[in-house]
Amino acid sequence: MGCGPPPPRRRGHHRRYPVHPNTRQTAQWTGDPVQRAIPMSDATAKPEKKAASRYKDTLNLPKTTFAMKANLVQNEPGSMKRWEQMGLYERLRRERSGREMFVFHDGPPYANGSIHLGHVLNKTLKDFVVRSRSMLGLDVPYVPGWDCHGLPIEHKVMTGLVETGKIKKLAELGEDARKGAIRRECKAYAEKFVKLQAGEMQRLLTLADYEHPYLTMNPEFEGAVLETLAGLVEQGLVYRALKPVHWSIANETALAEAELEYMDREDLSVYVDFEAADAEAVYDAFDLPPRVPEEEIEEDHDENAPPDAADPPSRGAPPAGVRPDQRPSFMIWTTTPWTLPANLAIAANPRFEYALVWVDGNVTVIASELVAQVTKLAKAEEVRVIATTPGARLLGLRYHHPFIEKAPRPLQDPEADTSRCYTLVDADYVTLEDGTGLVHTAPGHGAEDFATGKRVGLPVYCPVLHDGAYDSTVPEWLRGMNIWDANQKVADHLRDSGHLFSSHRFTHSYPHDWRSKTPVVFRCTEQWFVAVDTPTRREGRSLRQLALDTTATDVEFVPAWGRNRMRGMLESRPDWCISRQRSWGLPIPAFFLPDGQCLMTPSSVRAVAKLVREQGSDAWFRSGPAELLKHYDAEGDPDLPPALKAAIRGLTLAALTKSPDILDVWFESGSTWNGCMRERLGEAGFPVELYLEGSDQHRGWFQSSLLASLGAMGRPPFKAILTHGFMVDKDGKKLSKSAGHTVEDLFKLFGADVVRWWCASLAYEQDMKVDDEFFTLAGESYRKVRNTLRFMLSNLDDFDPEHAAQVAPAPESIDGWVLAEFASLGARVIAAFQRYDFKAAQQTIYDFCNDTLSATYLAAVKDRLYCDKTDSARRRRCQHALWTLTDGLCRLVAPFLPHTADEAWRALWKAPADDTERCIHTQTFPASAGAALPRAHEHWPRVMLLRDQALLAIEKSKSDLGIENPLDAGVVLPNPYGLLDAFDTRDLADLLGVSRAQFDRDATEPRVLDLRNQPRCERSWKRDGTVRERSDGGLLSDRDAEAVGVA
RNA sequence: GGGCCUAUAGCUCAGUUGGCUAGAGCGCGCCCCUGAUAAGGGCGAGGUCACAGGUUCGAGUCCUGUUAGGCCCA
Repeated sequence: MGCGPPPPRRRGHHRRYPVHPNTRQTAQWTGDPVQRAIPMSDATAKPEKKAASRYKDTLNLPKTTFAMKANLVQNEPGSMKRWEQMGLYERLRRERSGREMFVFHDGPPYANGSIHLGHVLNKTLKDFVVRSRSMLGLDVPYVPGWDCHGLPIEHKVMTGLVETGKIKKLAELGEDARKGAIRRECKAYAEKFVKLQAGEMQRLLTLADYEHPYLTMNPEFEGAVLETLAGLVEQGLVYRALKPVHWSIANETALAEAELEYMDREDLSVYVDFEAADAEAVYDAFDLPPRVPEEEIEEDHDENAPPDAADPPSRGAPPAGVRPDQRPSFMIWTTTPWTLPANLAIAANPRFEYALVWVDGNVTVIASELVAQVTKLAKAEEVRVIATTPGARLLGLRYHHPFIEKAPRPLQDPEADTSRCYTLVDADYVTLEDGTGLVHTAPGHGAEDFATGKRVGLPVYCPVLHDGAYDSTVPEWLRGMNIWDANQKVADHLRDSGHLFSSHRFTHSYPHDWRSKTPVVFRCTEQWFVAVDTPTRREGRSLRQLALDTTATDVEFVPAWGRNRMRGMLESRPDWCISRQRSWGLPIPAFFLPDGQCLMTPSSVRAVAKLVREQGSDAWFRSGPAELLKHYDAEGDPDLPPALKAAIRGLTLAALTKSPDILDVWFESGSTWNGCMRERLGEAGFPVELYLEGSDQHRGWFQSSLLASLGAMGRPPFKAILTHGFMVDKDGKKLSKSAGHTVEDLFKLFGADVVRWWCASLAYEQDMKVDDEFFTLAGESYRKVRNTLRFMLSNLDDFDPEHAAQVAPAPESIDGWVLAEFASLGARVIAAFQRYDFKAAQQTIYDFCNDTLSATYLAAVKDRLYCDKTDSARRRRCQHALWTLTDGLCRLVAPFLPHTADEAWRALWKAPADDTERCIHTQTFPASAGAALPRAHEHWPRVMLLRDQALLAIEKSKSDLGIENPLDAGVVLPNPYGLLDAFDTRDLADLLGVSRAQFDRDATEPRVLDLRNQPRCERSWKRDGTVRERSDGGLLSDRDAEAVGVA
């Protein structure tokens, strides 16, 4: 102790020896004469801060216009404006014209409301695709689109019309005029939101042809959709059939789910016994032993009689296990007795247990679990379960309808096959919550019933007309009666005939028409379908088969499980119902003859499509059939059946009736490959390289597009499908609509580049957690990259790449190392972009900025950048590397950070604010990635490993030696066999942040040397062994003396 | 209820075809720098890989089930 005064300490903890006794040996800087020449007291004392500033003006300190604070919210609009002024999208198209194309296609969002976080993610991912493929030098035309037709808009508009009272005026108009007026409102509404959303998407800094978007309500698009439909008609895939829909009797219209309001309603709840057709078959199903004929009993009663046979079952319940002698029934429950005339089956759940029950003299079948509940409700007195059996045993049993003898046939289909009517069928939707476990099934009056009917082969029987009255196929006492009146009538009839087990009035929630507030019914109506199991005329495979075949092999799925998911859905999907009973959409261009025959052939559809291209679909509501079919030549239509041709020949076209239906909007969006891509790019636009949407579109857009394209073209419209998951909150729960910020807020709080940077960090194939905090974190990570760029830019202020001599850095130099690292980075980032792995690309870039640059390279070269003579060769070589890094980094982050990348790149080139030439987005990824990679010395990995060890040793020396500042240390590095002889120890010292490094062939691990007893350069603060007093009186190292120009 | 998917440090995520003493960033703790400064750097602590079985010499990784969550259906 006591060798000189202790150096000043800023913190009051224990001070050790300047040179620890135990490490005295390692602290020797052998062969350095300066060591003992300088008094210890001077060397170990902390230099005066102010004294150091004597040379500050002689340093090359960082300087740049690229601000540390991004101010994205203020500055991004400036970039947008500049890109607009330079016509960036158009310019890219011009410059890339003739290059290989990447045909990418935008799935249309719905033109309603502001964009939300889901849109942000979707549009940002798409923009990453557009910009990264563009940076790969490809021609990437990209047309944004909007889904403009459809119910949500019409619903909003109608609500508005009701609120303003305009609806009354409209009601006075004729059908076509009324629809025309509604459509005008809808169009204005859609236009408004297209504009709003387009603005928001542009604010997100996405690059697309916003000047020429595709809108599904544009006439050319509409024409193309009808042409797609014509293609399906041509393949024989479009047919008309019955389907149950929610029907408003008051307004005589079909309603969508969104147009229903659930309100309480009082109804009659009835429990009805349907007699079994074959009593013995029922008892067999319950494994009751056959009744022994009476004669046999007399002859042989001792052996064959059941144990309880002595107790005659004629009155009261039969004993358990004994076959009753009356006919059993199946008990059903319904709250809509008016649908009973349309009953065609009873559904049972094969997995439930059913009981044969004796109830006050009758024998009936009820699900075991519900016996008590049902009989109690009816106040039954005597209840006894005779036997039970699994539901599966009941399937196929037949019954008699309580008031219809022969299964009816629908008016529209007098030839219907009724052979499967009035039997028990299986249905897994049968529950034990209400009723009897046996479900009254009327395929014409319920969605599930309809599906069951389809499955088991029942006719679609709906004896209710559009005005809510029964048609002529029901029993006479019901004909023409309004169904609401029929409820009581049917119940009375059942009571009179002894089929009514019980009934009571009760209140339940029931769907009502949102406008008339009247209860709706399920009613089968004629709809248009695309058949998925009908062979196409082109090649004989059905759409389902084609879709399954093509998704098995021809389409790539990202992530891969999308394939399974989509194929699973294709396997089970029903025929596609493509008609809707609305105003706001594309008409289904069918015409009806007075006798009910329907005209819709490929060429009639194409004729209407041509007219729609000329006049828009409004023409359908404005013009008569003759005008609409003016491009149609019935005589020359090879697909028109002769009978139809003959019929048309006998009439004027004006005698036809227009179909009132419009197309499902999914058919329109399912035709964007035609309406947008083929329309704009011709055959080059088909098939599309990639469709990219949320994973819900496996059932939606991906599937509608696939089926439409397979039908019309025989090929899928896409080569690959990329799906992303959904946003959930930070606990992984579904995101509620009210929670979190609006997109507008995000732009205001964080700026688009930060929001995009966050998107880039997401594992999009899964569900993604969102929280305000995550944007803040993304902002911090963004700042890291920004600051890295800023530091490099600030050291390039005096560098002119066009006049600096180009010298390739030596492989063993630190510049050689970093450029090789950068080349490897570029290759990895580009590969990640190519496989749409944005997260990996972002992570790789971020780590590079953090580790390779900020912590390693930039920390190491700071000294030479600041202290070397401004135009020294070493400094210029370093600046060359910095230029390459800055330029390249700008390019690599350009897809993620359009604003920041451009801002930095323009700063690199010192582009004036009004310059509209210089723009990173017209550039490509760094060439070094594709070209021959610069090679670093093969022993760099060994050096970096040594660095890690050395840093640990330096850390350890803080406690062992009391060395706080690494510049007070030197390091001895092991150099076995002289492997590292080629390396410059000054580079290595800089890499370690120490004043000096030297090799030792015999060392096995890095050793730290205490240099605090050596003089410190007043300019560079290094103790490099060359520091001495110079002619100006300052203590300077050789390098610094030269830089300052003193001897 | 069915199909597809997810579950790894406090948080966000890596962990290739089973072979690791399970990694990174952020955050946290200690420290350095004050010539990137509303910046930069070093070191460190922190995990029974959702749970329970199974296959294997060996499982975060494969299989089965359970729990929690998401999308699409019913």
